Amino acid sequence: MPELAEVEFFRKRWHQAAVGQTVTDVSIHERARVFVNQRAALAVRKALPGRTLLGSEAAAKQMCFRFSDDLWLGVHLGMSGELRVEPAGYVPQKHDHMVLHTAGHALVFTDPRMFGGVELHCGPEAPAWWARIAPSLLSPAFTVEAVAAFLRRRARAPIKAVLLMQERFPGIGNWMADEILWRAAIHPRQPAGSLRAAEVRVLWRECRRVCRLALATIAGRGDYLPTSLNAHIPASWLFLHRWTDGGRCPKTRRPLCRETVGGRTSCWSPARQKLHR
DNA sequence: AGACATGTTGCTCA
DNA sequence: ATGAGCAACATGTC
Repeated sequence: MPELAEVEFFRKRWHQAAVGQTVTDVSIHERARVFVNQRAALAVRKALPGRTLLGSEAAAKQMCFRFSDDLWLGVHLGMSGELRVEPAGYVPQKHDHMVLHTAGHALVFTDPRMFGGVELHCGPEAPAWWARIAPSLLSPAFTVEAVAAFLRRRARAPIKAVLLMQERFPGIGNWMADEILWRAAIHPRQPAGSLRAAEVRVLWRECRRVCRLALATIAGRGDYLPTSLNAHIPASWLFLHRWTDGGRCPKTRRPLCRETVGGRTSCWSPARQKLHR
């Protein structure tokens, strides 16, 4: 599930429940693959109890939770990861790989498909992998020129595949890429290098707009949402129609289509997104 | 039963 | 060297 806005939602959920609180105990699933190795799992279990959660940040699809004594806990949710908050005393279930217990809550990292990852870093500075994350879509460094240069370098790849490249489009995943292309009226198979200057500008603008809208809609609420993160997505977005068989484009009312592009199932509106040249 | 899933990496080939 | 395409990872669901 997690792309940029869902990641921010999950970060907030843990943060709001536990910032300022001290970890009293850590439960780790015996075959938790989310750790690089057994040693990493042991390190978490050994290092976190007694430390206080001081703050947290999300960037792209990564999260970093900062604890006292220069400890940083990095979390990536992979394909199916989620962070939950359960009452104190929660007993970990099958897919709960790591649970941080505090006096008031249990912070649960759950991930059925186990593509997620957790890593611990100790030191005064944020870990190197954190510093290497590309500048946010909403930052001044994400310029239309930078996008244009990147598309030139990936000229022959379908634009859909290029939007999924985290080194330039941090946090964009399959649904966001489809949403952006649909709003920009660009066909997912259009070679990146064949976009006209005006199209590149629209693409850049829609990247930022979808990022902003997704954050406001999915992550922008202070309370804990009920089970479904999607309940608040407007029907005017492609998002709500992309997996529906016989789904129709909210703008043209014409049928949507679904095919694999760049190795991922993509949904677009043929009436609106046409291949050219 | 079989296809497929909102992610990433590492391999092959051009 | 660099870019494009694809299998692999593990498990649940339709």
